Amino acid sequence: MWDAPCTKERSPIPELPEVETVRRELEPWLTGRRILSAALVDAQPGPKYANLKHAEGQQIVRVDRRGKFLLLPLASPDPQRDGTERDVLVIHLGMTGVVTHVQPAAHERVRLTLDGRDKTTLHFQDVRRFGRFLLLEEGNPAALPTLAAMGPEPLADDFTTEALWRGVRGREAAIKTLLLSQRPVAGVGNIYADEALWRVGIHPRRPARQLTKKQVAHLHGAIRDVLQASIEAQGTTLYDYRTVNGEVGAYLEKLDAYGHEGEPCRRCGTTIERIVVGQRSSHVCPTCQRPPRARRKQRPTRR
DNA sequence: CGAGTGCCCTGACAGC
DNA sequence: TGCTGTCAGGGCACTC
Repeated sequence: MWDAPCTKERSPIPELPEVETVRRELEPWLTGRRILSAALVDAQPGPKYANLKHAEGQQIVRVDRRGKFLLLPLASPDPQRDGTERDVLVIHLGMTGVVTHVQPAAHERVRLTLDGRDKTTLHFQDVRRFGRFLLLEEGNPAALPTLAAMGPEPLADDFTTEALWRGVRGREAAIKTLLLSQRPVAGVGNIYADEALWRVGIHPRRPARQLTKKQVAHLHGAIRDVLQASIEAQGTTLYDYRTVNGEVGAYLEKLDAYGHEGEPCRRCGTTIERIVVGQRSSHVCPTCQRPPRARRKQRPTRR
C-alpha cells in the first residue's frame, strides 16, 4: 500500500478518461435541453467565461469531447441561423472543475437553467479557476488555440503510428513536453504521459527527434493502452472517489510511475525518481528510462 | 515558426 | 496556535 507521499493525493486530475466519464454522464442529461439562462455566479467576466449570454435560448444538440474539452454544439432558435451557424458551449474542467445538478457549497462559477422537469439547474464549480466555461462562436476557433491545433483523438482510427511519427519527428522539444502540447495527439496529460513513457522505457526529457520509428510505434500503442484501460476503469473509480471520502487506493493503484516517487519500479526495482520536465513533475525509472546525454554546457561567453 | 518561461488560482501541508 | 512559504498543474501570453 501507500506510504506518506501518496496519502495527500486529492481527487484525480481530469484527464481524457475522466473527461470522457463526465461526458457520458452529461449526455443523457443535457442532450436536447434548451438553455433558459446562463449566468456567472462567483466569478468575474473574462475570456474563461466568454459570450455565455449568447447561450440563452439555444438548445444543446449533443455532448461531445475533444481531448480534454467538452463541446456542446448549440442550435439557435433563430431560423435564419439554424443549421448554418452553430455556437458551441465549451467546458474545460482545468484542475478542479465539476459539472453537477447539485448545488455546490462554494466556488460555483457558472449556472445554467434548463427547460424540462428534472435537474433543471446546471452548476459549474471550480475551486481554482483553471477551468473554462464559455461559448465559442463558430468561425472563431482561434479563440482557443490549443483546441484549434489539437491532434487526433488517441482512440480514433486516424491516430496511427504514422500520425504520431509525423507529429514528433525532427522536433527538438522533450517528448513529454510535446505530448502535453496536445498537438501530436489529443488528451494526454501529465499522469498518462508519465505512464505511457514508463511503459515503453522512454525518458520524458528525451528530445523527440532522437526517437526511432520503432520507439514511436511502441509509444503509440502505450498511449492507447493506458487511456483505454483508464476509461474502462473510470466508471467505477471515479464514482468511488466521489462517494468514498478519503479513499485513494482504487485510482492510484493502477498507475505504475505517477505518484510512485521513492518506491521500487515495478519492472526492475530501481527507485522511481521525481524530476521536472517542462515545469511539470515527472516520474521516471532511471534504469528503464535511460536519460538523454546531459546537454553540453554552453561555453562561458568571453568578455 | 519552434522552444522556453512565467502566470493564473486556491487549498493542503510543512516548518517554525 | 498561527503565520509564512511551497507545491500542484492545463492552457495561454509572451519573448527570443
